[in-house]
Amino acid sequence: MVFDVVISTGSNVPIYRQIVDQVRHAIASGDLAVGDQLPSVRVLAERLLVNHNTVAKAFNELVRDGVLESRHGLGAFVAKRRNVFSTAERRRRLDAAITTLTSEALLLDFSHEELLEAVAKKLNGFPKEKRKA
Amino acid sequence: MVFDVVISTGSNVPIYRQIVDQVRHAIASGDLAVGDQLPSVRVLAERLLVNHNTVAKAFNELVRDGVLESRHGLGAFVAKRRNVFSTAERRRRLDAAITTLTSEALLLDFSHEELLEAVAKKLNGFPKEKRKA
Amino acid sequence: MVFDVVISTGSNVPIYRQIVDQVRHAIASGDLAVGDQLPSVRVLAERLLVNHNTVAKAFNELVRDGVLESRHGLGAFVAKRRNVFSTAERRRRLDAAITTLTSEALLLDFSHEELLEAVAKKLNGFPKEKRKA
Amino acid sequence: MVFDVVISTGSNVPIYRQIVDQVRHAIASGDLAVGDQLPSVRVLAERLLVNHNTVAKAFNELVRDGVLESRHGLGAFVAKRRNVFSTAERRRRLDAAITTLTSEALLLDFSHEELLEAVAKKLNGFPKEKRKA
DNA sequence: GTGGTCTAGACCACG
DNA sequence: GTGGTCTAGACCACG
Repeated sequence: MVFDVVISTGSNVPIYRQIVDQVRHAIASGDLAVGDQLPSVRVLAERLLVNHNTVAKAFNELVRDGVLESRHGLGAFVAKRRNVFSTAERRRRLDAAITTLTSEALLLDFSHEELLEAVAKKLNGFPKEKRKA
Repeated sequence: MVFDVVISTGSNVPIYRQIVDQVRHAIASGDLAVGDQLPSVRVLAERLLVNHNTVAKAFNELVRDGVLESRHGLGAFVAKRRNVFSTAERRRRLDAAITTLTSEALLLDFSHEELLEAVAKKLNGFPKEKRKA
Repeated sequence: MVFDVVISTGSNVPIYRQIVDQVRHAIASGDLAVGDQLPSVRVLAERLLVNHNTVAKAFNELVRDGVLESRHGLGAFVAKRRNVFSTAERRRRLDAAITTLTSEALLLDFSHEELLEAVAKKLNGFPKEKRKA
Repeated sequence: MVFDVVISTGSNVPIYRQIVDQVRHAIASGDLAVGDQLPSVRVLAERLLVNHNTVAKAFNELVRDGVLESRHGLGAFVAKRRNVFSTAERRRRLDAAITTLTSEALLLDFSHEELLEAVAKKLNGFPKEKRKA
């Protein structure tokens, strides 16, 4: 099983957000493919030593964003990719995410070049995107 | 005075955080030099139309992190530069932030090129870092 | 105050969903305008005799859908209208909502004509939409 | 046999609910007449590739609501038509459902005309109701 | 005082 | 066994 979630309780990033981020990463990187089943809410909660509601909150957000599909009584699955957001909203979200990153990077004293290089390097670890209409 | 803070209330980023970030930026970019005096908490609060507790919270964090020095009865001044994080820790934090961004971008269906371009564009809006570490 | 929420505990519709629906209705009908402040999560929870988490869940969904904006320490406000979803997603959501309605209506033994008439009549109670690009 | 059930597993609507709805539709539209026999739970379950408990649950609800009659050792049959809800109650339920739909549609930025058209189009996909009440 | 997160634990709906 | 909802109650972050 390539899919693995690691929680850092010391972090100021909420647990449910860490879960969301890691599921998204697993999908973006190809570790989880369309149709793959995720561990059940209760099972993952037990594994991470967190409350099941916290996992449920994370899964819920992923379902609402069209990343996962949950089938009652069966579990949660990686959803078929679809375009949920408008072009403007996608831009808005990308911009917000970039702002978060650049602030962090500059506060950590990385130069523009170092940051760009690190992003490019990270992207090489991901499969090239096949864009859909 | 080159030092200028701009607050966005619509943002998800807490106001005090925005102030902290911008002071650090001003120092990193050289707009504020070691020994420079900052506006007082009250003055800055008035200028930004925010609660003075919010400004105080930002200044407190900056003093705690050794970025500013508060001299009793005189105000706050830019402190001599220190390095807070180890190289490894800086790398680790940068990597986590980049992972979150790239996953988000790819799930939003942006290509590698579009993402890099958007990051570069965002960086152009910031002052070039003059490293002193 | 035109804004009023009424909860039916006997219903099979979850409480948080009833809250979501009624806030959306209040906005769509013009009872709540852009920038209006909503009752606080705790206050509304007390008024409705439900747990504050239930109200928070409803508000959260509304924020995620771009209907409300919450400002930390201040409260929740009706957000400026923006196009969050792609055309395909809007269609998907409309279709799902219509399917729900038509099933209900036909099971209740209303004819096609009666249903269309009732929808048209309801729309007359709403302000005519000013479409934005 | 005109009676046919189609299940959509991707839908949010529970499978048992889909079965219930479609049986009621078949009766309302005249595809199934009073006294007609339905396929057995096991047979229908096999045909739909669903758990037989799911079909049983649907049939149970239909029997409970007086839509079907179960004759021991023989199977399930379409019962003589009864009216379950008062006119006022039917109106109340329809109105609630319409309010939810119209709010959703308007917040999704559909015009009155687009909504009415979409509802009409959806209805055309259904058999015309032959009222017997 | 405001919203955000989390836990512990319960009960329901579905298959 | 699976996810969904809800409560009671706690503690934190923000202004």
